[in-house]
Amino acid sequence: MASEPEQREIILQATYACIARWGVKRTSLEDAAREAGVSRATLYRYFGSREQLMNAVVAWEYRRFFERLIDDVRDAGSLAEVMELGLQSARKAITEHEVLQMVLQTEPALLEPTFSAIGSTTRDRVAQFLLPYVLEATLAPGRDPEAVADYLARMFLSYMGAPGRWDLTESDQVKSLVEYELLGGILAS
Amino acid sequence: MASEPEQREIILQATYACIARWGVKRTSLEDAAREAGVSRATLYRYFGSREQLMNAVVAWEYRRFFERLIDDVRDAGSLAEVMELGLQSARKAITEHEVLQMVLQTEPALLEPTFSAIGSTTRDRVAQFLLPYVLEATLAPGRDPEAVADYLARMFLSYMGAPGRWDLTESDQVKSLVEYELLGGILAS
Amino acid sequence: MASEPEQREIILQATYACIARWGVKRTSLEDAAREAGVSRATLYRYFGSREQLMNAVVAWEYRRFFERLIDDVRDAGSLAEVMELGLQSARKAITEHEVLQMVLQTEPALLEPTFSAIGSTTRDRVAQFLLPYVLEATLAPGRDPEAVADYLARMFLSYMGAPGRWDLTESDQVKSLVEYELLGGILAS
Amino acid sequence: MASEPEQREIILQATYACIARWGVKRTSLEDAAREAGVSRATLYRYFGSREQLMNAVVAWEYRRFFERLIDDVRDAGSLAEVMELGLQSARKAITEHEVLQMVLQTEPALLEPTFSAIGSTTRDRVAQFLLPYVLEATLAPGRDPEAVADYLARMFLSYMGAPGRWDLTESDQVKSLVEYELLGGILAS
DNA sequence: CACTAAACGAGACGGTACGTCCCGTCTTGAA
DNA sequence: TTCAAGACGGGACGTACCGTCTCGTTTAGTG
Repeated sequence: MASEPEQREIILQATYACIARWGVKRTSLEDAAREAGVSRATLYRYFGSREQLMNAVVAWEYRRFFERLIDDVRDAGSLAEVMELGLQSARKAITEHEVLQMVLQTEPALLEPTFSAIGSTTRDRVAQFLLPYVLEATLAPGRDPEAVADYLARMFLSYMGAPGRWDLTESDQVKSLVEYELLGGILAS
Repeated sequence: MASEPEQREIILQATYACIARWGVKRTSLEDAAREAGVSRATLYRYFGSREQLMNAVVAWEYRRFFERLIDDVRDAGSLAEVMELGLQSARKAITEHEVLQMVLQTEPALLEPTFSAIGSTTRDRVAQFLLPYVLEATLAPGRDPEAVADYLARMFLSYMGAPGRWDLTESDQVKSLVEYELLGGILAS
Repeated sequence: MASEPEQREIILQATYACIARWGVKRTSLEDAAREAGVSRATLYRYFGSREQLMNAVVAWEYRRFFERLIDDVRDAGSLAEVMELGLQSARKAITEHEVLQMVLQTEPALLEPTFSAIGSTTRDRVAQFLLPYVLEATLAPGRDPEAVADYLARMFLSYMGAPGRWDLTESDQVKSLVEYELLGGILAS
Repeated sequence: MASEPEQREIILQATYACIARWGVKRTSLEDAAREAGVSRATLYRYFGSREQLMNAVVAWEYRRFFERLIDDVRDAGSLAEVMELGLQSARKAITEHEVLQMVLQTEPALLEPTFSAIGSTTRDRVAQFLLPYVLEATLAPGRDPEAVADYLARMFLSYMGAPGRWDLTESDQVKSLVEYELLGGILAS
């Protein structure tokens, strides 16, 4: 028998797999329970309701997404490098991410709070993460580091979610985007 | 008896009212039909399914939102003015909007695709709307008008959804935000 | 589509069949619904709850039992004959009755209120039914017809449910039982 | 810690108390266990299943009922006196008996096998108990003692369960009932 | 007095069924 | 013909228990 936290993990993974296959609305608790090798009652014992389970899955995946993202930019030595590595990594994750692909097609609503700027917490966290790099960089005169971090966070999330005309799998394009569009006018020339 | 397009309108309004009161998930077709003074079967004749009805309501409200927004910036004479009026109007609409308030509290997910940059169509439309103003403005040398419009659309949507440190009900702050943060470095000095 | 009263009948019959096969406790609403070719929701629409359905089935079968019983004693010309025919018919019905057999083995409790004297209504009804025959008979002096009818009802139900030493399939024994044990001392000699 | 037989007793009493309060169906093993100050597992260790526990409670109460009944007729000196004391005692017990009252209202089915004549064992036991008194009495000519005992047992159970027009709390009425209705024609005049 | 074995409390779990809600389909009858 | 009214099948949700099982603890009884 798995320990309690492991059980939670197992259920989250299983539910996540179901969502990846069938979308959120089409995933019944019966499905998730079967996938987890667990009874439906246990889902309720751990998560209380369908909605809370789904929220937990999203929160869990959200956390994993950013943990991997942070991991991928660990080696960055400069603000520009953080932005470049981050955009590439995030975009790649989104593109390859089976669940995100499925969810974005069938129910974009559910996962977007994560990446959109409406829920300001994510933007704040990104800005906080960027702040040390901003402080280390040489800003153009009159630039407030916190404002810059906030601005960069907004841009990061915007391009991460929807690159638009840019192909973020191409290092050159990422470099150009970051250098000219995002940091242009921010760093001291 | 109302004509067919009127019937659609009545149903959309009624459903919208229900959503405002109880949120999307807690609004049953029974509720919407009762509110519209219409039988449940009629909802199906007009919209096919619950999901399509909800989508129609969102699309309808989305359209109304941007129609009012465009109306509010009609008198703008410059790019800066468009951005300022637009941000103020949009933010005010969101703040005062009963449905948006309710929905953002209970199910932020559903209405966000509308305003977030992920669904790129909205950003594209905003960019297209801004383009003439951009072309009319005197850009800093080397700036591509389309890229600028895209950039401004991203920023517009980002700040509209989450102003962050700015209070967009204050004209001065909006002016500062637009002048220094959004257009700074873009317009020819 | 069956009319409403027919639907009730169909459901009652189906549930009755399930009870005959598996007993009351082991008959789920799912079973009954399937047997009736009806959805589980419809059971609730007609009967409200499992308990009410079961009660309805018992009441329905109870009614049928006594209707047949009354039918079988239609030709009786005297009090003695009513008792004889009734005891034989009732006992035969109980013996052959598939549901009663099953239920009496697995859950005697449920059907006994019907036949036991505790729920006095049944006894009263039997007594009322017997009263005309009693009035027509020549009672021993000092006998109150109503008291006699009540007494005979008690005995009828007692022997019907548990003949004890008597074999009620044998006309001779029934005759003896009625003549000597039940009516002895009651009719004028 | 209570000894094993005491534990059984405690559990039976506790379950009995729950049944008295809430009826059989509405008494969960959780309730009974809590009332007994015992864990649910212990109920299973002692009784195996819910059904067996309930049966045990009924059997236990059944036994207590008749033990008290026999005790109450200990001083009877004649057949008539046995019947009189017995009917009064039994009726009083049933009337005052909290559990019986509750159960008879909510689930008459469960306790009736005990008192009805269908389960012939009870009738047999009563008849066996009455037999010595019958043998001691002076029967009308041609009366078989065993048949008389059986007949009296039937009547006893019938009136005990449902007195009908008689008020068994009145000694006079009991006397009349026994003398004229039950023993009339049986004893030698 | 320490030690072991049985009894017990606590509670997680799978499973079954209940009662409810609501969707999407269909029929009927009235305007 | 269109629509309101509403019955129906189907499916899922959330809840309640049951019966099983496994821990850890307490209590007896024994060496």
